[in-house]
Amino acid sequence: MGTMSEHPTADALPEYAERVLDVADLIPPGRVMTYGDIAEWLGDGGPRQVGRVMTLYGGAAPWWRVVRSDGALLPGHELRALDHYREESTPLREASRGAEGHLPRLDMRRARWDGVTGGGGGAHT
DNA sequence: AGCGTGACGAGTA
DNA sequence: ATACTCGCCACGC
Repeated sequence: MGTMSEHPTADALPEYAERVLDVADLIPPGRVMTYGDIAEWLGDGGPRQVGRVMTLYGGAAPWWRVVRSDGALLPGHELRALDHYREESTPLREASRGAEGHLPRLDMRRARWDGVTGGGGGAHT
């Protein structure tokens, strides 16, 4: 950073992107957050804006933990994402019997992280 | 200015 | 279960 007349965006992410990535970085292994949840958590922007950030800067965060609300694997990275999920034991919903071409999807009911619980689990049944 | 596009989401058919 | 529509909003043409 040399002079004080440096360009603000020369080596820094846009502020919004930085906040999105910061939240993504908080998601514990084995859990996921949806684009919409992150937007709501930030209180700014919407799911499409979060998605845009992930498109541009997802490589700087655990991108596989930011998912669609329907639990679909990231198009174009399904196998890489699946590898991470199995590595982290993220809850998956196996495809129905016979559907071979279908990869599993995330079990959102169990994998969705609200940003509060630390994985304590237990609080149900 | 408009118009199409997208790592979205909810609703409807 | 899938397909389609509409609302959303930043970006690029």
